[in-house]
Amino acid sequence: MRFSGTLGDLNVMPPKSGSPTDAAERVTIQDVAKAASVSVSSVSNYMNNRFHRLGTETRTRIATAIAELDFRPNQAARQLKTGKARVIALVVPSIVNPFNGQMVFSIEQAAVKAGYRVHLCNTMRDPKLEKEFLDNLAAIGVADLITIAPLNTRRGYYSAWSDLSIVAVDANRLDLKLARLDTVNLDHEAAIGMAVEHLFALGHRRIAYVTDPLITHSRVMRLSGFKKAMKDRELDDSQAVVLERHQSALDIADAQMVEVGRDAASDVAALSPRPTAIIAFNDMIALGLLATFRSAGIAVPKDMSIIGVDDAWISQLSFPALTTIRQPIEAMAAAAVESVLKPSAAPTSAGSDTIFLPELVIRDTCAKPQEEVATHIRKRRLE
Amino acid sequence: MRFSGTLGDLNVMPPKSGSPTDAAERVTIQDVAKAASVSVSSVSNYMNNRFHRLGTETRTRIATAIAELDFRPNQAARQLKTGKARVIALVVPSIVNPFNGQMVFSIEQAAVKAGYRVHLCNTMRDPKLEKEFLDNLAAIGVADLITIAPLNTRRGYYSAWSDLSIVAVDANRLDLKLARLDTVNLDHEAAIGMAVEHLFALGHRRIAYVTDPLITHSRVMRLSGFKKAMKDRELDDSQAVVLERHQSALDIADAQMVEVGRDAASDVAALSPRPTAIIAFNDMIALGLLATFRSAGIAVPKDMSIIGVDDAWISQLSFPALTTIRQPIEAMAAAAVESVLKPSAAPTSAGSDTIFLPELVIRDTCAKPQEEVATHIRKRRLE
DNA sequence: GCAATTTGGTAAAACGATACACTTAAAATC
DNA sequence: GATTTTAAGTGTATCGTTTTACCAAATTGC
Repeated sequence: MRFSGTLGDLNVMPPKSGSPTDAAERVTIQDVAKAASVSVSSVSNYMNNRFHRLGTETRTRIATAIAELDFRPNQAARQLKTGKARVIALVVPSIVNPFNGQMVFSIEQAAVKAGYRVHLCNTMRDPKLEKEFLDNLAAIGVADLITIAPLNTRRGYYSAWSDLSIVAVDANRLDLKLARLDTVNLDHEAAIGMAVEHLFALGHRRIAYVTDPLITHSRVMRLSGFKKAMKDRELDDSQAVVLERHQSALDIADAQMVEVGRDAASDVAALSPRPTAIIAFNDMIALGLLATFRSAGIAVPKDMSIIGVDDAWISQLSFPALTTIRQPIEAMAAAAVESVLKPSAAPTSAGSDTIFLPELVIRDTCAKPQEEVATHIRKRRLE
Repeated sequence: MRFSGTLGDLNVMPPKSGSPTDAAERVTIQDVAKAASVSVSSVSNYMNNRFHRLGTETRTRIATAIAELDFRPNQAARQLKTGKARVIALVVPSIVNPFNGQMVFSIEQAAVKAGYRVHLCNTMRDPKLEKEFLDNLAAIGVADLITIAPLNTRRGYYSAWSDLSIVAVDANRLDLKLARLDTVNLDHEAAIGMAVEHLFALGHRRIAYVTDPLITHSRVMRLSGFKKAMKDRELDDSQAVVLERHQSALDIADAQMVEVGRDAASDVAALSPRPTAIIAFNDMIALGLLATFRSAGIAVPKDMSIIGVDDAWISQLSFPALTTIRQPIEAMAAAAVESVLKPSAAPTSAGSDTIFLPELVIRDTCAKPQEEVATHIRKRRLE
């Protein structure tokens, strides 16, 4: 199934066993000090922006020496001394989930801007993998952790790493029960509220909600947001379908999310009276519903309106393109990075919660409910 | 647009200003040595599997001491001494591209298995970002680099980092012109060959090929594979559509790939005589084509068959589900990691090329060409 | 039984930065 | 003018490993 071959004759450079970039002599702070005729300490001060300890003359001398030698401080040495690495640990169930992928991407961009690098860990929600990763953080001097969508059953889980500065995206401090924790979240209830309002304005009255098991903060809050928004409009909120955890829940692709949608489709179609619209916990489930309805001959949006949450890039891709509620991913990523890097405030404080407002993105999967259904409902409401 | 609030009263743990996990005293190799009543050297030898230097007795003593103290060697110190970090640098245009996402995911998994961690860099194909990342690698002691789908115009680009062990996935050594380089590739020509054969066997004779600009090895090889496979069957290979680079080529989402497909759809529909089937460079483009055809009323697969390449998880999601050529992502990721970590062979060798065979995944976007078209073509061939 | 080797083990010098404790000269204060 | 303060800069111990060189005892060869 696989060939491996060594094509020795493709060597495009002459052998030159000599020394082109040979030993690649690393230039150290000592070399710089010598070149600038100053002490190592001064160079160190320069490197750490302690300019008040330096005269303008030495300062420029050091600057030119650094530039000439292309000096880059050895991070291992620096780290050994200071105990801190400029690295953010990033724990995520799986970047293959497109929303997580975008979030990780944006966090990496934000981290680089702040002069940090990112250590990635796809946990697949496997506690062993995650624990191992976290346990090794101290050994490599990492002090900052961002975790995305941790299980909400993890009470006190992160307490074991209390020396880390932790920020959780899509999580609730009460769930995690951690002494110090910052969180970054979408206003999930508002998000679903917007979805309900959009459908309501279109004329829908029988609205279902589909979610996979309530294992994260967002799942809990979106469901409760659904119930609130329905009650506010005096609508029946009983058509909330919470699915069993799918077999392949730990599969690589989060394609299982789509499976969830597939499974849900029949459940939803069986609801009586049949809803005219569905709100999905996220775009993946919405897409799964969409695909299944279409292959079952249920037209979207004519027979059924569908709306998702996230506005993962993938949702533009379906036909019809998915109407959804957008999370401001970049802003949330930036907030998470900023939050994890900011010097910890008063140690008495429990941390901050940053909440972002969602945005309705209207595409093509929502329409007015069909005549008959609409009149049917109108009749029922009049009775 | 955003609220931030400090909920100081949510502190769920008693203040306890004392010392719970307080100073978190890091346990060092010295502590272990003391506890086991042996020298530091012996512990070091133990940690580095140099068991031939140890008696069974000391060996167990050290083992228990390590377990008891939960000793984890300080990687910074180790690195400072050895100059090497157990980290693989991973350069990728963007993990948001689902295929890249899966590849990065699998590489991370393989790296962890080998005791390595992954430093991620989404370059967005921005040379500045990439250069900066690579330049800093030495400073953090990283010696191993995996780069995914680098531009094939980058002759000699990586020579500046000749002290790295470099593996390129989806790249050609001749393109990169690097002294020492291992590559991991799909057999791209075979992949397209399989696609052509599948369509040919279904009865298609007018087959188009759609690709975005030929900026990577795979893009070049798949196109050439298309031409070869068509010529082998004495078919017209002129219907290869190479699109201009799309405006948003550097967009976050690689959603532009879908745009490419969208743009291509009209070009393809305008081809005369109109092809009965299209092979897309990858699944993203195929999905773009699919979505566009369907909204234009061209039925897939009745009026037009479509086949992609990659079998990114996303391709199961479309309706109809996409027929495609699968890349064995996990195996390729494992090969890349193995390759980058293996002790470099004879320095005279130019490296190895590992090539993987693709696999046809039949779903629902390919069918026999329509009667009329089929007869029409049959007639033409008989003339 | 004595030299040569093997086995099991140790002491101490690095690795490259940081940070603490100092020094010295100039400036400011009284 | 004597004393204190500030500015600018340096020497060196230190972080926690690895590694080299070295040593003693046990084993082997002849």
